[in-house]
Amino acid sequence: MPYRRPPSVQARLDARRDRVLEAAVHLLSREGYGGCSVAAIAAEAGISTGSVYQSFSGKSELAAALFRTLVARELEAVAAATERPGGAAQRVAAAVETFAYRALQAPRRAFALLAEPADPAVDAERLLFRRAFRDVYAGQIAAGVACGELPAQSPELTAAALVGAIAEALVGPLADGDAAPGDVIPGLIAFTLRALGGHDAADA
Amino acid sequence: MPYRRPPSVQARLDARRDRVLEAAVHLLSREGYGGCSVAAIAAEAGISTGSVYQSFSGKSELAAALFRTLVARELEAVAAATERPGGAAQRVAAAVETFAYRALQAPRRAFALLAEPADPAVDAERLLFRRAFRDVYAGQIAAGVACGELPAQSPELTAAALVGAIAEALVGPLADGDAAPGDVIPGLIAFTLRALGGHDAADA
DNA sequence: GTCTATATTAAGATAGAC
DNA sequence: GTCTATCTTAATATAGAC
Repeated sequence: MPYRRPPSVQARLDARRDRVLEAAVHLLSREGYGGCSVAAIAAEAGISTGSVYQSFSGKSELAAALFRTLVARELEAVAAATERPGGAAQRVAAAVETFAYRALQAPRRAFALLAEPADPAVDAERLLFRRAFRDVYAGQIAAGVACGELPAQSPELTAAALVGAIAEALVGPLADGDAAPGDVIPGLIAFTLRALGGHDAADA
Repeated sequence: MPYRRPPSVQARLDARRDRVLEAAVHLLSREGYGGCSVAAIAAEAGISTGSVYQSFSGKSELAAALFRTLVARELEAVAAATERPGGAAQRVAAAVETFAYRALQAPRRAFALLAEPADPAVDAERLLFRRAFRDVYAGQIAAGVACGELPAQSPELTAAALVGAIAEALVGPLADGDAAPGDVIPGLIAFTLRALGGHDAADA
């Protein structure tokens, strides 16, 4: 019969795990992954390095969990944006706008998540999450193609290309720090609508 | 008066530097950056680890030089492709086709250069070279906008987005290993033409 | 459970023989 | 100039006290 921690104990452990992650979020937002050593995160959380290992098996797991925590929120926000009323193109455009707007609100953090050199475990997560974003877009694009709103195309290819396009178009402004949503977002949406090929792309 | 090596000696050093880089290219093509430790590169080149430091100040410089050596060729090929006759859209499409075709000819290596987790120095080079590719595309796009072939848009934004789009669309096929140029390239070109917004995009 | 202080380790880098 | 063998180091990860 396997041992299980009493619920109260488990709750404490979970709470500390969350506190460590929250500290890591703050550190990441200020200094990027470059500032996220185990020691620095422990200090930010107000605990010792040893205690970090109560919640995480090691640095790689922590870095990956940090990434997942933050990017899962973005994925959720993007997925929610695709549920607005409108055609496939409008829904994808809403998703792109949501993603870009949120990134530009926290440029240092967004740059860290999107492009900053980091632990290989983080790079692996990046590949996984880019696939997840792709799948969200691909679903909308497939529907648009099926109903004739969009021209024939591979939804997966277009969706993957859009994920890469949005990320790369944001990296420059995010890295510069002079991130002005008003300048970048309309251009990104126009690009997206053209790339999707909806008949009204030229009007946007 | 500064000391200078005799030309014959300098030539020997240059030759060995090239041999080390060539060995690194082979290793990268087989095993990616994961296999490119200093020790492994030295073994592949048939020299000792210590001798590597005659040509390179350290691992980061070697990894970055390796990246630059290979990607500079790709940049050159892409730039050459934009000099073909035709409108801006045709030239950009030719560049995209060139880039994708060459990547799919050496999928393991292309994946390593495009997306594989690697030394931070390599990530820094990735950012620089993506800018360089962007600039090549941006020049063509700006010309297309100026002459009215393409609709109004920010050449830098469209160019950056295309760089990201092409890379991300290739990552999946390259990682899977089942890279069939015939499947991916036409879709990529169609995406590119739509994204540029040329009037004939729908025909392609 | 939490801390301090220490051990590990894995790679990169170097010194000195030849 | 080149090699072997060693050293460094910068973290991470752990052991054991409290």
